[in-house]
Amino acid sequence: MKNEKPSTRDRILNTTLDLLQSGGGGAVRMSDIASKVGISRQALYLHFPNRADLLVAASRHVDAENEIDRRLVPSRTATTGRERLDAWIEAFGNYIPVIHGVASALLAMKDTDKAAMTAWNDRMLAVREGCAAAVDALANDDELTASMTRDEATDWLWTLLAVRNWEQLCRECGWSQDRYVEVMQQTAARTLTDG
Amino acid sequence: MKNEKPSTRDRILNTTLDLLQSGGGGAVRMSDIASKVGISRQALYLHFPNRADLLVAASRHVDAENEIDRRLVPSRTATTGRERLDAWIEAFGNYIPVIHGVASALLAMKDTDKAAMTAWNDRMLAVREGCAAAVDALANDDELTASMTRDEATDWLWTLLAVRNWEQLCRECGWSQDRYVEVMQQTAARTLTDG
DNA sequence: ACGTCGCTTGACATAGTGTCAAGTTGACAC
DNA sequence: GTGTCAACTTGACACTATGTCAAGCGACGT
Repeated sequence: MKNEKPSTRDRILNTTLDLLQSGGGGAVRMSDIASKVGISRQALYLHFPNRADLLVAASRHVDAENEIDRRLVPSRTATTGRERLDAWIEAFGNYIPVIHGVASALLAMKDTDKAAMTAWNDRMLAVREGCAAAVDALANDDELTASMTRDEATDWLWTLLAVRNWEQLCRECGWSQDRYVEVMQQTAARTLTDG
Repeated sequence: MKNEKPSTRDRILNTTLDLLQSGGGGAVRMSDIASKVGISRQALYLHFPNRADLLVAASRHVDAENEIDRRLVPSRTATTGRERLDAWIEAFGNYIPVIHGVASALLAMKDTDKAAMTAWNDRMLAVREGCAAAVDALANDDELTASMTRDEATDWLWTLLAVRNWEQLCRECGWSQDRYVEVMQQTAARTLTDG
């Protein structure tokens, strides 16, 4: 157990995540964060050059605190393509609620802030690679549908698993997390395999 | 042919749509619109009380200019559930590129602007009804999958057809419009029906 | 000549981000 | 104790975008 006092930087990151998680996405201001941490607004700028960088740092902080690698073990050790697909959807699908707050804030800045946009794209490319790996595993088992190329299947799966889709189903429509994963697995299996 | 000089109001709406379509989403400012129309920024406020209302009016203007009703005829006159599902996906799928500019701008404001958010939700509820009608048609033909309720199927189809998904596939991944419609039809058929 | 409609001009309030300069405070070194 | 360094505070300011307010101007109908 690490029981040392957390550094100001860590307190900023954790508070940012808290606020993003509870309050709605883009509406979290620098002054909100500062006052909740208990420091001055300017102190934030001593740690992070601007809002976009703070959000990006916060999003990386989530990964660090949530053992992203451990979550991916079942996906990487799956033996069949179908198992790998299901494991990947389960792993990423269950990770979405954790990153949702930051993701949503970063997504909201995408249109106006160039830095935020490239940061978000970087992170999403990593997800795309996970999708590509799952599709490859299916293809190697000769289970990939004849109606799509590998690239198309990857694009499709990546889109299916978008944060906004999770948001719509689980937040707006009231689906449970388990049901979401279940239906996404089923959708992917039916669309990406024949028979 | 209507050859009368368009009113300032219409010129504002058309210019707004132009700018939203070309320049990326949220980055279109009131002053951009005003200067491209060739009027003062303040004149905009004589026609529309604020930016959100202007965007909403622009989004309704799209519907008016694009004969939304005509597009929906094939969907409404389909005889089987499956035909109706395909027709609906084709009609709405091909409408997305038309509304994409405004949709994207409205979507970007959703987090910060309450008026924009309710306006957007209203419009999306109309889409949801289209999805519900397609799902009902399937269910009435006893073709709806046993693995989902009608509500779930509606939620799912509505989410599948989200503007953001079209954006990702057709803009970021470079899919053609036709391929998009084709794959969405196939995905929907495979997930919403058994067999 | 008069009003009024559609628009212009320019000043101003407000909110949030980001910058700058000067000051405080506490810990640690010598 | 004195010096100094880092972390933080305070307060002022620039900038950008939205939205408001008041005064004025020109064309057009009556």
